[in-house]
Amino acid sequence: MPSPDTVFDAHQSLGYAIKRAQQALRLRMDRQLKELGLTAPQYNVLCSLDAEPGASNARLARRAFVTPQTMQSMLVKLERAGLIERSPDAEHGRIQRTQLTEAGQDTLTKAHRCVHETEVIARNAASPDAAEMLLRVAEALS
Amino acid sequence: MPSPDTVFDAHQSLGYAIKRAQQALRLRMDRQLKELGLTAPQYNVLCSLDAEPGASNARLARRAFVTPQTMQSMLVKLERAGLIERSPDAEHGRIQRTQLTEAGQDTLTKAHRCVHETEVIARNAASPDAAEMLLRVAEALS
DNA sequence: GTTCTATTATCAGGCAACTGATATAGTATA
DNA sequence: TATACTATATCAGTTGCCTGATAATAGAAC
Repeated sequence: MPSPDTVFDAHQSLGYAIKRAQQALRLRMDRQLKELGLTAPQYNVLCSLDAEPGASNARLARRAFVTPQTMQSMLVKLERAGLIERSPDAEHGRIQRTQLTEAGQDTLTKAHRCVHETEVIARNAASPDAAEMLLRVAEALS
Repeated sequence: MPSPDTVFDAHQSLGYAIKRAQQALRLRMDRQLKELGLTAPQYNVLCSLDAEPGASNARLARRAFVTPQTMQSMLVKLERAGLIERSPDAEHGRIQRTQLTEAGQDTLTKAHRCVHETEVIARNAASPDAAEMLLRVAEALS
């Protein structure tokens, strides 16, 4: 990643700081997850499926605060990679139930270890109430 | 934007909080800038050009912490929209100097007013040292 | 003077987010 | 019962980010 030649004046805003932190976090997670063939958003989906097996596309989208279309395209990719499997609900004709495969479960376990390291680095640099404060900011902006 | 049906356990991490705050910030900025035909990243580019007229593609990319390719595609769009203009440097054959047009200057002034409102909302919900702390986190993760 | 390196610009392809549109299944209501 | 509404899934197109690759320019080293 390139680094700026000088400090930018208008970059004093809180909005800029939030963006920078998220960008750095995302890049580091992607680098670490790359060897598993996973991206940061894909890791999040696997986490959700681990916590709630059989969740539908719509349910997963709500959880991740993204649109159903966005989640749909991620699920297609994860299915092609063999990490999840989808099957129509027995009662509800339209719903597609989604589950981790064994390979998915495996990959998730390995990914947890990668991600934990990044979380620790971030926590050590942050104030103790940082997470709580940021969720408050997110709520205020919603 | 959808909202989750329940609270997610694994969502206690700092990484998740950073992502949520950035996502909410980005969505609000996009909504406000939409009437000007601008996105949040495009607004950032215009800000940089205002602070440093005649900057090159590579220079702008370093400033925004993105790759030259990413900046390139944004500049092409802004040029098509008539907000910036590019011309080859007189001495250095390869460099394309970029400047705000009058329309770009105009749009930027209007955008500043939109964005300020969002910044105030975020600051009111955040702790006083939030921006400084987040830049520290970004640095630690880089 | 040629080669090597650094910088710059750009093309092509991929992922993840969005909006808009379409189709279907289930539920509520006039 | 017919109609409308809600929820779900999925297609297509756009943006912003990435990596990889290509090409041109400027300056340094031999």
